[in-house]
Amino acid sequence: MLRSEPREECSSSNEAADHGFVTQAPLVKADNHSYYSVRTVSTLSVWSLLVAQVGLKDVARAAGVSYKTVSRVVNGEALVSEATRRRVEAAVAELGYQPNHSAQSLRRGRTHTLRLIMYLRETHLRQERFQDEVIAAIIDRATQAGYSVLLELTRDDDSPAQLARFGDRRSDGTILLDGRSASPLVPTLRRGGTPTVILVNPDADPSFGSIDADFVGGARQMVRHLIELGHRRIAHLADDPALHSSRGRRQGYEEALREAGIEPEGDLMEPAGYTRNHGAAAAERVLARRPDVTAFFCVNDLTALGAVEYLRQSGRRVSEDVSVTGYDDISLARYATPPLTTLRIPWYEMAEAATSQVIGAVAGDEAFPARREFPVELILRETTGPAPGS
Amino acid sequence: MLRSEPREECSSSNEAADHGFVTQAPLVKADNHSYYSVRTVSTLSVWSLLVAQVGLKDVARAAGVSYKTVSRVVNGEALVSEATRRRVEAAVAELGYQPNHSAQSLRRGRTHTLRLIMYLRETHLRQERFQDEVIAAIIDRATQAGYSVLLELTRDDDSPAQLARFGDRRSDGTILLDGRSASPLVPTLRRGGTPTVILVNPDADPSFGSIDADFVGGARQMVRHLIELGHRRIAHLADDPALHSSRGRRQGYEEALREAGIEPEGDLMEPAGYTRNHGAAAAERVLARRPDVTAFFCVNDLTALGAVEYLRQSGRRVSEDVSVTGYDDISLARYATPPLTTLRIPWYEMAEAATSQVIGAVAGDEAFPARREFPVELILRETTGPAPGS
DNA sequence: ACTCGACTCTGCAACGTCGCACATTCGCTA
DNA sequence: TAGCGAATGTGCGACGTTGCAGAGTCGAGT
Repeated sequence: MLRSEPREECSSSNEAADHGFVTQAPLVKADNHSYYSVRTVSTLSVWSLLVAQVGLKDVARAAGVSYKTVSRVVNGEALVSEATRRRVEAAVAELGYQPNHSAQSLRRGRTHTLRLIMYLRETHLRQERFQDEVIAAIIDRATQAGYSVLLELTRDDDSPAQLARFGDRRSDGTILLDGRSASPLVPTLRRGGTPTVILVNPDADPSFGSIDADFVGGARQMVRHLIELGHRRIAHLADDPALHSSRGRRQGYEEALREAGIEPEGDLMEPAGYTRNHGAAAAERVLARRPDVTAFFCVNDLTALGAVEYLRQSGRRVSEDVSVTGYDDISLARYATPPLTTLRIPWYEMAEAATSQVIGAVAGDEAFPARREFPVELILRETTGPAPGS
Repeated sequence: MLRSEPREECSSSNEAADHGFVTQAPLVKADNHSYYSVRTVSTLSVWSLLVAQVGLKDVARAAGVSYKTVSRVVNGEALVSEATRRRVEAAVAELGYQPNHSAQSLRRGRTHTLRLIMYLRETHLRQERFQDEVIAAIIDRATQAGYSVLLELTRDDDSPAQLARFGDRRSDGTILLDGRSASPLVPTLRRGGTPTVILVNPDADPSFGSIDADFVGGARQMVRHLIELGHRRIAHLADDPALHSSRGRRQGYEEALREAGIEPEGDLMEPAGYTRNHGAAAAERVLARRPDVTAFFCVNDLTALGAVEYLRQSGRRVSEDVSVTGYDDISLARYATPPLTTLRIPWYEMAEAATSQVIGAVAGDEAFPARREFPVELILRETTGPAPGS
């Protein structure tokens, strides 16, 4: 079924002819191997080499001015007569001149590029959907400010060489999405010397800007909500405590309980993980030792959905018998049956703020590094209900 | 009726960004704890300028050799004595030298960067989740080959200037994910002169490599499946016919019907769109004029889920009374109730193949541009069943 | 002792751009 | 008409890197 049909030839030489430089030697990079013949015989083998880079000099020659004048025109500087400017602009358009980004960066010491580094626990992005929003926000904000975005992924098994790469000067600044409390990227980026803002990991490094969500407050809100519904024995399905956000959720959980005069119990807190299966298995373990539990406060939506799954399989009614809450408001949460009560984290806005902060820092903003925390929103759906018999 | 979540926009974020740590009005009645704005004092204001770039020359001075020798060591060239090499390496480590990417690119004429341009119909990435897989595949493959990835988004309202930017020489090659049959990026990229591979849009340009999925064959399989279940009046909820993939699905639908001796009927084909709401509304329109329909072949999973929702609300049983099929196998499809019968498109593999092709082309592979088509896999779940009374 | 080649290493030039100092032209005032 | 400043254009150099040509050193073969 997989068919592969090689295709040949195309018309790029025609196009070159349109611009009139096909026979002019100087424009073709002739190093010492001649591409002249290649060009005429032209299979497309050396495709990318055939279209020579048009430089300021070429435009200057075409317009009959010095190349510095062309530079002035393209950079919109003053001190060029209207007539000259028009002539130059015509030549630019005709030759399709585009400034060479590498040369500009080299000369100016700025790359006009931002780097987004995302830490992934999984091979794919699949599990942690909020990252879509983060990516979109950063690109939107960066584009708007004239920056490009370099996207990099990092995983636990990255080699030291790979890590070192993140510290290079390819970008003017970095947005790091990495909740690990001891991220190996931190020293690299600190050393790299370009401004960095870290998302949801405020303690990573004091020299980084930080954008965080109020995980503690969110958890507190949610657990209070459960308590108001009459729940007293609320289990917490937790994720890796090495993540700042996990610790925050746990803290908020305990705070809300204490606030209501309930002492947190160790055997109600269960390390789960972050997938559906993790959630289902953890719910099973908790219920095995504490059948009196009436609510599950889960560290994220997937574990919550897993818990829901286990509860239904084991013959319990979700919301009537046992309440379940998630965290993150991934799109699945809304469309699950029953729709999941959860907490929304304003990822888009947070990522946008992070980007703005980096851009500000590059421009020399005095306020860098700053730290901001965003509120988290309670989303009530149908997996929570009054505690049985209350 | 589709339940739509109230989702207040956090529009204050720009303002907040400008002023630093503005405490935002809580999105919900959050507990009113101050969102603290700890701010490290900024001696670090001109942060990015403080750490000077360490160059070959600096390393050379430290190691007592010429800078060319350092270059040799860094690039792992031969003809350097073991003693010198060690001395240089020590100096490199001590000074934290990192090659200047701009200078390398300028000199070598290669940026070692690939560009992924994604066309979006929505502001966010949210609706079209397969893009996660595409991004991950491209980054994985690119990283493995020593390339970085520049991620760009394009929308229908991009300005000509923005479009022109995509043709610059910042990257050695481009992967374009844009199903529009007349994408404005095509001329730009063709002119740009770097190798380009386009995903799921094989007719865009003959000079581009192409990776496609067998949309026709997938649709044919699915409709055959429905026919085998006894369905005869099968509606098609379609998306924008300007998209290559939409045309393919439609074609496969018609082919499978004709194959079975069923003449496609115009009023069974309904332009829907690509969201849940679109799907629900379209299903309603079709059933209003053709209550005899027993199956919906939907252009994608979201419209299918919308159709399911409408059918259930209107008192019909999905699978027993009416069958519904999706296309794409997004993660929602698996966890919906009932789980959706759909077609899986191997996005990861396709994106990986596209990346390999671009990388090959940059390296001068003779086989560029090539065209490949990937098969699509039928995923049977629980929204399809025998036609009523068959 | 001399040549020769292999092995090390050096220095210059150039990639495309932009900052700077300067050259030329022009219109206007003294 | 000379003088003078503004308007306009030129050319050099440097950013950090790599390709190239070649210089120096050393040991082995004549």
